[in-house]
Amino acid sequence: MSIKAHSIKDIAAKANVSITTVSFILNGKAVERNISKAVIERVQGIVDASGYKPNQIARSLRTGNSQIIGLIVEDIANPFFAGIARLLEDKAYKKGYKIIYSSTENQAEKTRELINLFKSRQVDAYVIAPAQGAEADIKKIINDGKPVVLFDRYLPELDVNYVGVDNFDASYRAAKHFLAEGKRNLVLVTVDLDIEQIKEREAGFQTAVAESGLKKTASLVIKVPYGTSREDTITLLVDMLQQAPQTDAILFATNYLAISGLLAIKQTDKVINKDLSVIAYDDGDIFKLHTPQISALAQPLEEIADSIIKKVFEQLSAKAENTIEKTILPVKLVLR
Amino acid sequence: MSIKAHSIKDIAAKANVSITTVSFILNGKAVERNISKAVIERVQGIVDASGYKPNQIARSLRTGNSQIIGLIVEDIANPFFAGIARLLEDKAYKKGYKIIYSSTENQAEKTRELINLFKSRQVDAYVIAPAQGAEADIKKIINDGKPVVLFDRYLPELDVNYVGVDNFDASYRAAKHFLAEGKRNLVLVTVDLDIEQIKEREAGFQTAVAESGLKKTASLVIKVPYGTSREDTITLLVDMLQQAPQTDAILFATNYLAISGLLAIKQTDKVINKDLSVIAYDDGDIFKLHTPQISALAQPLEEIADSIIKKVFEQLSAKAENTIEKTILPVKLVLR
DNA sequence: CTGAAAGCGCTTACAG
DNA sequence: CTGAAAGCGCTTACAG
Repeated sequence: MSIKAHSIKDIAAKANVSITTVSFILNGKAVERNISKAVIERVQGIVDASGYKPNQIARSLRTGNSQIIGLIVEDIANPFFAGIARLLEDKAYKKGYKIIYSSTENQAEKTRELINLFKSRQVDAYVIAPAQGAEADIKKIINDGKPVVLFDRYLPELDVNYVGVDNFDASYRAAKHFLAEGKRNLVLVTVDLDIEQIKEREAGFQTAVAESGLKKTASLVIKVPYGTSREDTITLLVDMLQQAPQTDAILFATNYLAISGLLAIKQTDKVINKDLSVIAYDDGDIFKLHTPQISALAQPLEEIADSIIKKVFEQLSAKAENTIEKTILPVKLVLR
Repeated sequence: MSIKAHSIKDIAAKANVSITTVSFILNGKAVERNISKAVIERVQGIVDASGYKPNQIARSLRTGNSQIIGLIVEDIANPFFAGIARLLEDKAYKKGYKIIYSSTENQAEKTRELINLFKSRQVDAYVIAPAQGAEADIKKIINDGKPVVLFDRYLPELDVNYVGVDNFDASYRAAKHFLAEGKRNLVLVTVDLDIEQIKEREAGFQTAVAESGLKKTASLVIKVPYGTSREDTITLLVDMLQQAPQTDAILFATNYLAISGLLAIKQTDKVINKDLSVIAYDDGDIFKLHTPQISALAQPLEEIADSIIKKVFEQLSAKAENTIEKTILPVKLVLR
């Protein structure tokens, strides 16, 4: 039966030393403090035997840092964010950090709340896929001196670390690919959100079309209102396909739009790869398994997570000035 | 410009009252403490104007609870766990709780570590999809008196709250369905993990087959070793299909096996719904989008999350005795 | 080589 | 109606 020890005091009492000594040993400062080998071993032995773990809360209160990174995304159940969450978790864990997460549902109000909540929890760093309108709140935490890394969503007016992908280029290449295939009636199915990411996805598409010299009318941009249910989206897209039967290529600007879109196409007599080329943003098993397989613009999850965590720890260790940096990673066009 | 206030002391000073008074007002105990209306309003005004938020860490240290629920799963990026995580987050948030998560990769060792880490962070409750071998560690936190709810994975030797689904019944019904379709060469593709959940999935299948009076040899159970890569799994399943060409129905015991399995079937000349019926555990868009659509055994995510959170808060409010309860929810067989 | 003591920011039993 | 003070479990500057 091991001796229960609930606090550093118990350990100190058992070892007949002060809590100061125990604390130094626990924090690996025994050598620098010239604590005798005998004492170190005695204390360490008691700590091991008792299974004592320092109370992180007390430590946090004293030191001001929590070893926790706050992660704020739109929806943790979204495969993109879930994937990032997992990778961040792994990488943070290796450095002794844990992750606390929350979903904003793309609401600035909720984002503000979460930031405040995280602040009161003394998180050491923030990783945020921000909703529009959260600029002021994010500015505040930056001013607090805490590391902040934004990702996925770009907020142009904020001078802060950002990790994202080159959406313009991705859409541009997708559209170019359609054109090279000989397609002439391209459609972009996108969402009506006024966020940089989405705007760039449209701009890249439009630019490629413009460069091709196609008449404007030959290309079409459908903006599905944010929050439209899956059924309504499908109805809307089926209608579109019927009204524009000449459509021969579709780029879906988001993953969930692609899923609705594929379900919509199933309801028509259009055959993918025969009547219609399709490319979807954000790759997943779902596109690999689809018959036929669907080409996709794959965000480099691993690289994104790497860049985020690298930035976070750079800032946490605060070596040199905190150089603000925008990292733009390339999207991979996976043709199938 | 609002007045910055970093601690309760600042507020107290500004309002010319003691921190005691501020604390009571902040915690809604003003009335019960008979604090004058004038003071309440003055303090509240200052709090609002300054944007002051109490330091949760200090509060935790003092009160012993953190308003944090620890979530331990195999892999937060797995859609099932990500979905549960999201639902738990929502429900917990409404009660002022946040979630901290970690992935175990199904290792008991990692589970132990995480439990200790969470303990040192003073989480108020644990929600765990446990790895085999974590029994002793889970027993410890139960003895600490913290609410613990296990889900997904069942640990028979532990007398603890559990929320899961009726895996036996689900497999049983799936196999019965195959038999009712006239299928006579059923295969179960499962994983070689020695966990209750998986064992039940096999038992339900075998029982249905046995009841049908089919010769044993007519049914086949393939156990893919845990951790086999997707490619190797596919190879293995393609081989199986070639060696047992009479196979006319396959039940996949996990989501990822189904995905590998569907990819494997694509490599053969078998046509689903013509040569072969397929049912997969854990529904998802991926099966709805597949051509043809794949029938699935859908876990009731929402109900699972509901049951978990209900149990957690029941125990947190500790009304009555902590009645240990096993909740077994039915799986829905979605035929397509 | 080691320890007493202050202090992180709260909550709350006690006193008036 | 309100406040002084103890204490949650640590870390660390200071002293010897």
